[in-house]
Amino acid sequence: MLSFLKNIFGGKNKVIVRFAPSPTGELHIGGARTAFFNYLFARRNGGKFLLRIEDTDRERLVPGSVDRIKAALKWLGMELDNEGHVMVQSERVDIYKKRALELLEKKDAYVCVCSKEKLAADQEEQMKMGRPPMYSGHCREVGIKISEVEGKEPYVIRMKMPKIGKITVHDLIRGDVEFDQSLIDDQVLLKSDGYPTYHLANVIDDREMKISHVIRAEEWLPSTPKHLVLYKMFGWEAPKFAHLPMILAPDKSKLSKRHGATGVFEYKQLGYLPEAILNFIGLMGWHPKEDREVLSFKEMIKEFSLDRVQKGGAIFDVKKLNWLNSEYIKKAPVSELKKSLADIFGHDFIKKDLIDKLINLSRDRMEKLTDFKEMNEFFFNLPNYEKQLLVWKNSPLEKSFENLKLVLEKISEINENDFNKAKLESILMPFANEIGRGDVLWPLRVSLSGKDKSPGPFDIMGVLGKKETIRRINIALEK
RNA sequence: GGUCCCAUCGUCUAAUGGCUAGGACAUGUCCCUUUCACGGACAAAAUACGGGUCCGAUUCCCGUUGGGACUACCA
Repeated sequence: MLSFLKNIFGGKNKVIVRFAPSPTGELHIGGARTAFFNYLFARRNGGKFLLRIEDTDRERLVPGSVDRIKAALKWLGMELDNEGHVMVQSERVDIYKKRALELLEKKDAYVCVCSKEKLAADQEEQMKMGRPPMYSGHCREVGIKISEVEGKEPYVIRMKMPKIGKITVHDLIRGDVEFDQSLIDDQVLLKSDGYPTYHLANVIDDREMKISHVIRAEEWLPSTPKHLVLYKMFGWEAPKFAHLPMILAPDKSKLSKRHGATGVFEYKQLGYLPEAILNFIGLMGWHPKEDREVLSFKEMIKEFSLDRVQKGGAIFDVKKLNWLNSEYIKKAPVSELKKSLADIFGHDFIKKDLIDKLINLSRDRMEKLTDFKEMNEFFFNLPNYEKQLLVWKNSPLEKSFENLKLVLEKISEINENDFNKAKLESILMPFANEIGRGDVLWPLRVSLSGKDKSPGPFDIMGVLGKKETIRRINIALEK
């Protein structure tokens, strides 16, 4: 109720968060988790969830990735509150430069013309002396005027870090973290290509977008003091910070390509449902109060809070994802599963007339949607198998043939319109119980599926129909 | 190397000083069963180590060890 009122009156405490990826490729699992926690926090608190594109590194730019990232967020179900008005940093270079100049004016920053070679050499030397590799401070003392270099030689603008005192980051997840300012480098704010670095653009944009909470990955924690100093230099109030634990590979290193699939769309192609992925990443580093693990989108929104976010990194366990995925496959409406299957196997695939029946037949045994095709292959194509497969345990092969013939006789009498699971069961089960279930049902099932594992024979017959069933049994008998 | 973060079953986690450290995934056994699944039951499995504080520590403090992040004109 309170937050409702605040929203109406544009209260000062309104929650606004952002997801700010660099368009260097696909949205990966780690990014999706960061986005999701931001999203959950925004929705839980009646706030806004905004996207911003941090494309100030012109070299790592991958064309098309902005659209891919947007599409991935959409597929997962995280709708943006600034759709169509996404801030793109490369379109704002003038603004950043103006702000950098402002700091220059206030002597909170300085022009630096040190070459990259010199910087590298300096760093190496300091490493040798066992000191942290920092900028030598050469130009910090020189005081070069912008007019001396503008248009004449390459330069950067560096931030003039205070060299004494400590600065404390109040992290919503970790508590207070203290940093010694003398150990923080004079960060470059404006690069020689005219683009800002992350640190500058990030602070300016968060301010401009009125971001209330910066929720980002733990790797950013060490640069947060730099941002805090920047806020102070500009005379701005800093947002609140929360640094999320990392998502790790099974070997506890940072999750990367060499560990297999990392992109959200890769998981889509692998047959995972978005609900399962969301549930899974939601549980990495967060857990609701109760002992529930299968949580819908809405439930997670309702229960999310930063207090319950874990501090330590979480290892990505694909087995648990598989389990969650199977849970969602069991529950999903046929229409949704069809849509997802179409995304993987193409639209023609789901146009087959048996598809609805097969989905219901196999949903309990699928871990991933990709299992579907192979699992149901035999419905469309005559199975190929060795006659030995028709043997039930220790019974002789002859017995299988014998029983198949008897089954054939019994089902021949069934009217084609009555050829369904219930009817078949009522006719064949008494017989199977009398002879021995395995001796009747195993060879029957194999003759129809050609596989050692499949749905039950009555299910298969119900789908195949009378004609095809009889055909397959006859083929088995000729083996 | 320096700075910072972190540490409960194999994995994700619950328990923020107080019953036999709980749940889930995975694993194993059993039941159900024509097979594979599904479902059900049970089992095994953890507070990294060492010091404190306290009547009492998973929990608070210190150290050790281990893991991780950062240390770019990348984000």
